[in-house]
Amino acid sequence: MDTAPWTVPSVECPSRTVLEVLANKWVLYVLGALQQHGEPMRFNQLGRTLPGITQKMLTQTLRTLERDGLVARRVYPTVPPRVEYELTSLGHKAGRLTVLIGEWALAHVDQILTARTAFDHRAATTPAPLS
Amino acid sequence: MDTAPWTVPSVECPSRTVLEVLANKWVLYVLGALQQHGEPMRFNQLGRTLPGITQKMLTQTLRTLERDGLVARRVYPTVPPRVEYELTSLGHKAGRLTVLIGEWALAHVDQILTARTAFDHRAATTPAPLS
DNA sequence: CAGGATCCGGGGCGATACTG
DNA sequence: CAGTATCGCCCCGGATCCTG
Repeated sequence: MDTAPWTVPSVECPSRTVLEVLANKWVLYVLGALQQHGEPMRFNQLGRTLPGITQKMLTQTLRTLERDGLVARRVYPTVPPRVEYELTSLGHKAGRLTVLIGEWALAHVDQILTARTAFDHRAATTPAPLS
Repeated sequence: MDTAPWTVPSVECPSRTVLEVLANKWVLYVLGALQQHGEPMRFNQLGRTLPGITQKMLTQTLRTLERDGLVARRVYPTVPPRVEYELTSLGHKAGRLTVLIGEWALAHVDQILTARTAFDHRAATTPAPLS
């Protein structure tokens, strides 16, 4: 916690682009799904696991994850084609973080939803500034 | 890790909107800055800490964080106005996660940048399909 | 089955100007 | 100092159609 100095890097610092990899909902979902499933997953299997994702976004997300070395893509030259995706060791470290995020979200859904409605109610009933 | 079942929720599930709060780079940066700084921060102080952020995005980010109950906004009716932002206990839990993300990013920048250039090089030198 | 290509609308986000 | 308001671009991401 205080062992590692965590300063927000300057705009040009490449570590930004790395951190911002995880600032993406589909990345979080894909990593979480792979992490939780434990073993390699196929393309459509992954798609079925992630309600609401389009195959464009799935492809795009998997590509960037592969490019960044978080996911390994394995192709079996069979017919029909079989492609499997699995987390690399680097991806597992990230995957564990996404699982933590998911758990945090699940643990506090109610609290946050309550906070939202309370905030919105407050905003909707603020006394007019001055009439 | 395996204690909490982490399944990707359906599209309508509100827990999605909660998880996706953290799928935002400025949210990660703001939470990280507040978490690391340890004590309440003022608006422009926060802005100076986050290179590249515009006050629009800073305001917007702080609003959503306040709305979700992750950040408490404290106004001192002085002139000039003084407004401080601090993490709630809920925000601290999220803040710790963002610090973990930041540490993960910093720890693997080199590895990821290397993976990227390697991937791009490979993509640029793929043998022509068939001439 | 695992994708590539394309069209397209909405909104994220930056820049600028103004205010209490 | 701590914002609000507005304009405008870009690009994210959804929908659809096509291929090896």
